[in-house]
Amino acid sequence: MIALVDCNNFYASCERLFRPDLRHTPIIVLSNNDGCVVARSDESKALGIPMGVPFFEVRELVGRHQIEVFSSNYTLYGDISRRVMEVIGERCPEVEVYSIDEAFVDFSVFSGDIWEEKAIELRQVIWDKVGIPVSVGLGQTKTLAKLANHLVKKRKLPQLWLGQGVAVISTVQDRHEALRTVQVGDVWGIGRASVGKLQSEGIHTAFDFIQCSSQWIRQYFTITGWRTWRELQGHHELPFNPAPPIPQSVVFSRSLSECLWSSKRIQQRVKIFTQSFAEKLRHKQVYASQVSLVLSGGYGERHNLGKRNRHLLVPSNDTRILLVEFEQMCTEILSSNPFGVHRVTLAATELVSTNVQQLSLFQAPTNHSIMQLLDRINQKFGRGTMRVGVTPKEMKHLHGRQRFRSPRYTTRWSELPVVDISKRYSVLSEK
DNA sequence: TCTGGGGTCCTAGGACCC
DNA sequence: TCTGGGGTCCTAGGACCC
Repeated sequence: MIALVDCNNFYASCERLFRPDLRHTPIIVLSNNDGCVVARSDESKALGIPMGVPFFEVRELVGRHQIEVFSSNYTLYGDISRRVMEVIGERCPEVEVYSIDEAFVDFSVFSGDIWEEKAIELRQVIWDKVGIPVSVGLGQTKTLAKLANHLVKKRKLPQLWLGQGVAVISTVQDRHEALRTVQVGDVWGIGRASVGKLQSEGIHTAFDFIQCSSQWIRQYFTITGWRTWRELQGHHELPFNPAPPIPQSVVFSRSLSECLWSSKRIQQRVKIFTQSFAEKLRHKQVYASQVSLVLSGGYGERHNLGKRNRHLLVPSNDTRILLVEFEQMCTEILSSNPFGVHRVTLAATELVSTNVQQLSLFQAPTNHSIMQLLDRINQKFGRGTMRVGVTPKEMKHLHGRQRFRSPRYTTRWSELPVVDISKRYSVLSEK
């Protein structure tokens, strides 16, 4: 049995954590540069704010309903996520953190008669200790656990609920009923492209989907579609992976708030981004063997694009080494075909763990203590306190537009919330 | 005026090898 | 008239996810 613990409207809930006055106020959270809506509270959903819509398109609606707007505050969300996962980990031995707001939990470590009790308790304790509301879905496979969670969130099939926020699909009858209730496009792993294909064949619900033959599924979908089909029938096809291997790639990508034409300014941005990118590699404890830079201009299909790759003889995450590589790549791209740059993407592939480093025969090992020191200083005194080759003013460009960012309540001493207890105190002292 | 950022896996087709 | 058979590796693009 697998449980999926999923935080409800995670970013919006994080913003509410330190603003209890907003508990019933509609909230939206915006993407980088305050571009799109990436999270909505229930109230905002009810007001008809779609997911992923450009902010300017709903600005009028936001004003009319006095929706509270936040720029994304990943420092805060990352820390709250860590707390949620920690609480789950304290109570369940096998946890696979799937995303910032979701975790799969192996419930087969508990005996069958306490699954329900455990799920309800888990939900309650996350609320008590962290203050984030979650939904828990239980099923025999990851895909069924997802499905159960979906039922809770969409308020469908209350007969499968156990208290608010927990649903269990355990018997065959439960499963069939759940599959009949859910549209095939709402199944985890079946996206927009497949829905059209399925509907033209008269397949609308998840139950219709599992009625198809194995051959037919294999013929019209890739192996991933077939696995979903199997999972919905209770066969494990997606392994439970509590300790995920090192990632395949690490990407750092930013849209610029304005289109840049000057080579000097583009180089500057690349320099700034390289430092954050290298920091990200170190944080993930990997060295890159291959790095690439993509500069793109404009939106839509017909935008210019320049790409360069570099293979590193000795895999690295050292800012100084990466700066040289990215500066060279940037110069090459810009010299071949200059165009207005609207987006910069840095990527690393062929990653190796920092636990092992393959050295070149003729090169001395890198001195890591300097980078460690750099990271410690920047962590303590704020990002960009110590930099390579750019001024503090330039470094500020990094975050683009963030007009509505909340304080980093839990990770910056200077932004700790202040609680005024003077009134309470005076009452006590009078007594 | 204004449109995010970060991932995974799979497949087809080309280049190349013996 | 008639032109093999079996591989590997790489890349781009599609599909999907949060």
